[in-house]
Amino acid sequence: MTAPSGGPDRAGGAEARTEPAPPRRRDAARSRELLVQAALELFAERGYDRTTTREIGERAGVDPALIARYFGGKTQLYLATVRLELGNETPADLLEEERLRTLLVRLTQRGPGPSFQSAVLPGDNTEVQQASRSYLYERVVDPLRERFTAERVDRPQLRAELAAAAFAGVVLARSSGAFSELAAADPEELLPLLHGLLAASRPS
Amino acid sequence: MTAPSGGPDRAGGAEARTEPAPPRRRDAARSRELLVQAALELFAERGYDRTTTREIGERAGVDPALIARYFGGKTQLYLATVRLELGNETPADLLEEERLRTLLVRLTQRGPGPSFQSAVLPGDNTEVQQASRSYLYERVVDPLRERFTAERVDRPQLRAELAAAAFAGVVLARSSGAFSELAAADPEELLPLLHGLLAASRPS
DNA sequence: ATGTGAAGACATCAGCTGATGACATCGACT
DNA sequence: AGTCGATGTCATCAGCTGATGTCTTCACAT
Repeated sequence: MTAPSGGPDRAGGAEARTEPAPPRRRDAARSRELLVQAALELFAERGYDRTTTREIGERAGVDPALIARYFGGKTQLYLATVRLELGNETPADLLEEERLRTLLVRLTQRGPGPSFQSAVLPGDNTEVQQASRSYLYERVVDPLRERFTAERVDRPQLRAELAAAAFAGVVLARSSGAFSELAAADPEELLPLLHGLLAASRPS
Repeated sequence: MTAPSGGPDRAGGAEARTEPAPPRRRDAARSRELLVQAALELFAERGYDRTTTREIGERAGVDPALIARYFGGKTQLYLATVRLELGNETPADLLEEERLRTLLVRLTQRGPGPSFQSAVLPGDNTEVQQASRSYLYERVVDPLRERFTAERVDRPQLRAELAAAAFAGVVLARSSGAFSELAAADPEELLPLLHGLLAASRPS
């Protein structure tokens, strides 16, 4: 975990895929990947601002200077992580309980990314925030709005934003350490409560 | 607003109280007050971390060095603002619509303080976080928990924290610029929706 | 084996932030 | 008027952060 330079990293075995070269000691692609992975974790834990390039480099076992070399800077590295996550999953509709569960569990394991933090933080309107917010819309707000529109609820956009904001608050609060019981609650226990709360974003 | 040294500041009139001294050009008490006021505004707008002592000094028209002199540092200045807010109002029970309205309107005018941000964001300054969280508990969580307890709802603490987190998310989101309709919505328009949402934190 | 370009390590820079100490200036009191 | 503490101003420090440039080291092709 700390020093990839010393030990053999070939534990994975030899899968003969498009890339036959296994564990080169100098491998830009691997370094890039390690950086993105470390950045993904750290950004999720602490958010964008509070994560330093040196931390990212340390966790990745890669020199922080390579962030600038390979991505252009911290900003672009973050954008790379967002693009990575965007491809990952289908947008979740928070009101469908199964998808809410998936999302909740996932956000419990790793922290909520900067996307959720950007929902709540005052904006310099940087590139980072715009990307985070696009991600949030695509992932949370838009599916909700579509559901509300289909259900012929009035003010679907406002209701979707309201529910998304509430959800962001809960998810962020869980990892902030401010609320003890909320943080300690098991996702399965929290799920019905949270689902009930979010469901109230449409008229009964 | 910028240069208190130039103009006469005696607008208040001469109330003969314990302190007869009217508008001294050098007045530590006044400087302290200006600093606290500026800090209150800036912390509410941008949060603790993103506010610099130089900004505070600039807005207050006071040299930033006096922050250290009069308060000990940025941290203690923040604590002073929290103490100021704590004395202000009676704790609000979010489920009582009139109090929710009051709180919502107030948080709409000035931004949400760092108390709400700390509820939701991880922070590094422990003193600041603890003060913020105490404030939040006293102001939002505890009244809700007491209501739930009185209503014999199960898991009152968890439900109170859940509602508080959701409320914090919505309030913060409104001033973050991430959600257009949510930010643009009039408090009176938002009130029933938000009230309905929060009311769902207890079982129907 | 060996030359060459890629990959990485390291030192360092510039900007910002909070804090501090030295100095200047005011104003109340004698 | 003169003194001295209180108040305000300024320059500056130390720490952190992102970024950059240079030098070394390796892997591959020849």
